[in-house]
Amino acid sequence: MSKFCITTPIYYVNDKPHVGHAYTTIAADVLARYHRLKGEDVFFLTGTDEHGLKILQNAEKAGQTPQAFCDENADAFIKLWESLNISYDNFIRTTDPVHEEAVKKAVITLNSKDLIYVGKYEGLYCVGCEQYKTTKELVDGKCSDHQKEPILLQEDCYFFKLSAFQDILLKLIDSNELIIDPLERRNEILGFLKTEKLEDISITRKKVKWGIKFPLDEEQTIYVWIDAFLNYLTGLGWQGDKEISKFWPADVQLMAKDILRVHATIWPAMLLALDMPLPKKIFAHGYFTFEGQKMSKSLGNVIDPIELINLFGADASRYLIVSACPFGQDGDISKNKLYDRYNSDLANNFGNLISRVFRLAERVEKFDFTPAEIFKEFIDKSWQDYHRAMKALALEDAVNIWVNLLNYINKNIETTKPWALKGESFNYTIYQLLLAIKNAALMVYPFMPEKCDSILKSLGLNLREKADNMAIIGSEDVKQKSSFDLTPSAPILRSEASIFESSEIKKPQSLPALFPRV
RNA sequence: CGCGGGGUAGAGCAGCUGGCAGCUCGUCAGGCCCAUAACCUGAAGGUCGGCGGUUCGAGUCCGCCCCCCGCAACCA
Repeated sequence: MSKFCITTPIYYVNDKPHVGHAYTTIAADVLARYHRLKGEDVFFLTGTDEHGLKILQNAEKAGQTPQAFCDENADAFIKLWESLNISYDNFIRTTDPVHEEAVKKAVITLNSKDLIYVGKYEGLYCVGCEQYKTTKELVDGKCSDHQKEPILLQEDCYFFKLSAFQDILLKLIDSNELIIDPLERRNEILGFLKTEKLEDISITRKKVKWGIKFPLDEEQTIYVWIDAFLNYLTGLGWQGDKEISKFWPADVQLMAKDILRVHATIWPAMLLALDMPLPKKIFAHGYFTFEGQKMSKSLGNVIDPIELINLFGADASRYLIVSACPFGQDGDISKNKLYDRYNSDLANNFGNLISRVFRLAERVEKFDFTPAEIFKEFIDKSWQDYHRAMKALALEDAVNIWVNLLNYINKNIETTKPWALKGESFNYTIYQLLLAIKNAALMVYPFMPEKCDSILKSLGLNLREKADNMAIIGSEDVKQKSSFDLTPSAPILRSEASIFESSEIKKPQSLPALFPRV
């Protein structure tokens, strides 16, 4: 059985989850669910990054121990993922003792390869904040919180020889042994590696007490890089030695574009240093603006995913966020756009389609199995296009293909006018429509699992119980198309059968409006 | 000359390897009556940022220019 491993970054528990976190995670979930439907052995990893000065400071501010602070904030992520039906297989936290031990072992391994050395970290230090500032954080050369110029400060710390990996990284990315997607981001990384010199990075901090103790020097804690990146291995059960999960290397590592560069340099360099395989693909998606403006806390226009769920429900929120723009590019969200899209795609098109067909189906007297004929060609083509889109991570294309299928079905209803038919031809037509709806529901299931589940249930297919590792929608390779037999007792994979011939459905139970207009 | 992305109908966007300019929403006119005032059909509306070039033919390739937006390493 082929496997599929997908990761999101681990999110910094410094703050509440916002729509950006939700975007990455929903996209990962859509892909995980899609691959499960295809019958692959899937592992979907997400989690939280919990060390560092900011956590310590905020915990103090809140009058909590750092661990209690992390527990509370990690819980906010877990809760949000629950309410969005995120089907992760593991939620890794960097304060997990197993993770910490593995990270320490990794440091020792790196040291044994002579890739760590003592040096001086130099930076602009704000005495008021008690921390180093980047030039970007400064306003007119001053700390924005304290209105004071930071002082140049040095401290001893340990470095990782990242510079040693420049040529090999360039070669691996250039040859697509390490795929970076989308193309424009890949170009950016290649340009960077060709023109700039990769510098060694400091991997410890002396002043930061909330972190994993650096095994070579107990005075120091491990800084974010080694700690956070290794979650991708420890989250799969790695304990710091040679043995590694069957799921590694990851097939796709998703992230927002802001952290692509470090994922395309520091992270693969670490893997190379540890003699571990590199991820197959690193994919960076874009940023959202809200009504044309950059989302930021100071502008107060950050979208709270919980608010979104309250407005549209979990399924529709997932759908709306993921289909807001081409995956990989920046996009803009606005309340109006969300309402528009919800009403046109989900209420008027999908929801209404189900209502009208299910109502007609109530009149069916005899419900015999008939193979799909009317829609076969179009549905077949749609699945092919859909698989191609999903493979390319073009989530918005997959959604568009689905919408086109809905349009096609709606048009067909106008021309066949089933409400005017009687007897056999009526029964037959409705059966065909239900079959088409079943395909549509399966197609969009990865995006909207809850609603689709209820649609499929009412058509006699209990997907939930076997949604894991069930070859239900076949492969993008037409020759290997799997069974489409959705009856509860169906065998897992019947590669010979056409997805339509073996398909069978029950007369639907009527449903309340799935997507009421808003 | 730092790197990258973008400028296409009233609004928001698609348009890989060049071949009669598309989608969603909105507007207008019709149809249908199974359905969530929904669905279907048709119409109006664009000199595809500007200038030049390659080509039988260019949003689509090349050059220059203008404007917008990200990134520019310790921000996860």
